[in-house]
Amino acid sequence: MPHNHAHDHSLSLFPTDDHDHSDCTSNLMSYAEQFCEKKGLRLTKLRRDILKEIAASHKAIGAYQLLDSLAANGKKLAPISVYRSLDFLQEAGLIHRLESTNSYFACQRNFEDDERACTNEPLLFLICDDCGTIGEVDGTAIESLIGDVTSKAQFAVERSQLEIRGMCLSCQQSETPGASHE
Amino acid sequence: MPHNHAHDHSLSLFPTDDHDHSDCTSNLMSYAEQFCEKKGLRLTKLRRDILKEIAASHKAIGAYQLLDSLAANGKKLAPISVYRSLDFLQEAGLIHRLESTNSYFACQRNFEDDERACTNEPLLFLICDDCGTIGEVDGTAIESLIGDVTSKAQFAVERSQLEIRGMCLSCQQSETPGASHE
DNA sequence: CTGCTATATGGTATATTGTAACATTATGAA
DNA sequence: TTCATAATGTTACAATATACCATATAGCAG
Ligand SMILES: [Zn+2]
Ligand SMILES: [Zn+2]
Ligand SMILES: [Zn+2]
Ligand SMILES: [Zn+2]
Repeated sequence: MPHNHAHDHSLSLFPTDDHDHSDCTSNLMSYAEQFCEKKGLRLTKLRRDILKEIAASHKAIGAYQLLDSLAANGKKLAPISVYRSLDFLQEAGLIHRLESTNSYFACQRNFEDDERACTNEPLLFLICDDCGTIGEVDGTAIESLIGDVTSKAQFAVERSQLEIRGMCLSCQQSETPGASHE
Repeated sequence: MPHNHAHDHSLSLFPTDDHDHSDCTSNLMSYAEQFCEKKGLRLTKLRRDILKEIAASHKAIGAYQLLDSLAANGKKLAPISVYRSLDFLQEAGLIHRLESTNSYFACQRNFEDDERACTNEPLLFLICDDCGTIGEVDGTAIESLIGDVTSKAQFAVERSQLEIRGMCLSCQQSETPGASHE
């Protein structure tokens, strides 16, 4: 998972084909442990298992697809159980929900300052329509411009999640698109 | 419906409580007629009825809610019929779908140049969480900043629809929120 | 440790949103 | 008119998400 420090303003890059994804997952899982510990949140076995399953790629996964994956690993669950864990993980800012596709993916931003999380941050997602890979970008940069618009309209922003759809570099280059490059 | 001319770059304002909404609907309906005529699209009775129903407010309406409204007016339809009309209207750029709530609302931008429509425009919606009213803003202003981000990531943008949630001025002012002010 | 309380999970049924497949009807052009 | 295409009707079903109540577990008071 592309690691970006809490207080630099460099942009996260789109996950590349050749990055070491085991870093992404281990970083996220250890961050999740620390974060929940500090916040007094209970990262139970079920929640941990589900988070790990989601973090297995930078693609978004549907709730029922997740159910199937967990069932294949021996964990037969009812939909409600998965949705409850998804709710928990989402409120903790450890995963995000793609509203354009009703699916869930792991947060790609590890904050060094463990007080912070991706809960009320302005979110900006780049979603490859071809391979499904998602790049998560610090949205604070666009906050000011959106602020211009919303202040003109005297609109009090509560939450902004911007989902940009298009094609990632890898899929642009391979003219045999659809190939999984995670 | 707040009228903004095609080639000025002023921002549409959030619909106010006291605006004359009959203007919004009549503007939209006549624009829809002209636009479909020019494009060779067939604005059938069903599609017209559904568009009119959606345009009755600046709030988003769910497909099944729409079904119920039409049934109350004597038109009993199957879901698929509504969804097909919704697809048509959406592809024509006459309505938009809120991805965060699976609901539909009428486009608030009438283009004087009838060749244009809200199909591939960058879209920016301000959605009041309290009363549901939606303000539609020209998103081209933020395109450049998003362009900065996406070009850094070498990501080819296909479509951007930005849904900003918060509270409109009217709901901020009335401390008895939830009141319908459309 | 024991019992109490709050939180998490299980189990069953159901609500909500959206489509597939095929028949019928309406439209527009030859 | 006749034919081809597009639109709508009809029925069944898929995909996503939640309500409700029972059970289990974790953390704490005594
Ligand atoms: Zn990775
Ligand atoms: Zn891709
Ligand atoms: Zn209006
Ligand atoms: Zn409002």
